[in-house]
Amino acid sequence: MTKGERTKQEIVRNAAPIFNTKGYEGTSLSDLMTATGLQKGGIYRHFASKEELAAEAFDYAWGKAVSGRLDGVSDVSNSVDRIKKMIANFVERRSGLVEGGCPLLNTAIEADDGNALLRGRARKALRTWSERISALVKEGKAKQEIDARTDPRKLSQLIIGSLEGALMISRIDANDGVLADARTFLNEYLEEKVRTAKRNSSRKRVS
Amino acid sequence: MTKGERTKQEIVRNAAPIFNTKGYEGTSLSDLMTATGLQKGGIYRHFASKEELAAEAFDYAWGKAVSGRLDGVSDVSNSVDRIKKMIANFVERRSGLVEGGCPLLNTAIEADDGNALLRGRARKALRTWSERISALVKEGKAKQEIDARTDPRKLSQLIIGSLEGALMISRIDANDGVLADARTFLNEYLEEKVRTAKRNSSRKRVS
DNA sequence: TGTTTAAGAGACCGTTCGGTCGCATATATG
DNA sequence: CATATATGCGACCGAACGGTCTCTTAAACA
Repeated sequence: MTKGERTKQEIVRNAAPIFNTKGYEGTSLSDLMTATGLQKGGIYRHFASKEELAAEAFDYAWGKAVSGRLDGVSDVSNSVDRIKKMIANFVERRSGLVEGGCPLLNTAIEADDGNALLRGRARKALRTWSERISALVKEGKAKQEIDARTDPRKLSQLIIGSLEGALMISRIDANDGVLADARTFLNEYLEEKVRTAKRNSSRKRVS
Repeated sequence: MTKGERTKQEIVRNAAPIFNTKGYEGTSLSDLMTATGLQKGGIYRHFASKEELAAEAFDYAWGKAVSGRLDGVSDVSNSVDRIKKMIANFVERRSGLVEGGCPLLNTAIEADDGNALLRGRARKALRTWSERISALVKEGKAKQEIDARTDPRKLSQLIIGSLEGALMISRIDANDGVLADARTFLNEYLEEKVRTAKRNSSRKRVS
């Protein structure tokens, strides 16, 4: 790997927490110069614009978030337990994720009107995450660990929505309990409505 | 009401959708000049800073959001149905709310690090909303319409979190279904776990 | 090791930023 | 109606913004 490639990576690594904390608009070139220890020329040699750097920083931050949330998931055999593990990872978020909170939440809110490039990244991130959970659900259905009536898309959106919503609350309320409560609640839902029943299979389902 | 007071109100009315759409950092004085039809001097006569105006604009936008969500709620007698009505108002959000989506969501995400004034407003907004729902729950418990084991705080956070999370998804995915699904899901939860049972009262509850 | 190319510094650019202030005028008050 | 005060305009301010470009130096390569 050439020197330039290494530098570029370093810039992204150092810029990511700044963008994720202060937002795209709230981050200035001089912030980035401080964070990277480079002058403007050094940064702009590797990126065409602040926007392009922000997009790469988002990808980096999102990649870390996703890998943190999937950490250890494949070690669990049962599909429902896999989903529960993923939820636990999200809530405990111990794994080294980029400072500033969930990049998807941050970027989605700031970029939903304006900044098409970042909005596109956020949209794609949401889709891949949703599809990842959906894939878990489909596997579970195939293995008959998950009730056949479960809608993969709806379930994944319920999980993502509940977790991100709880995260938003915890961000202003400095309240960690709400994330733990969201987890408890989702786990209960998974046990009652998603996991294949041992004996009786005549339970009410979501529409 | 004096001319100046009227003007001040008009500035807030016109500034609110700009701040709510573009965010605090993303909104410039010249945006506000265009929106209000005034020059800088005309705006700064009534507000000490952009931040102060943003705070008042938030209060205005939040007030409209709250009144929209409570619209018609008191016409419903049963407490559970009141909560369901509030959820319906949120999801259908037909009532004239300020452009740019939920002010709480927008402001909470942008102001959670930095801008203490706006963060304070967002925190207070969340608390009052949460307490409003909690009050509904407590009333319901007193009237024995809501199961005695229901935790008002946890339920209100579940509702707020699910709705705001779904809203976030719908904002980038241009997908209205997710809000409708969140509503369906919350309604089901209210019927199964919150509403007082007609006859039997031995149901499993959340921790 | 000599030469070519890649990389970074930093002065510089025009623009826009949030904010100030003196002045003219509109409004309120006796 | 006269006067005092409240209101809005717009030129002006210094700072910071994102971005460019030339020049020197460091790395890569033969």
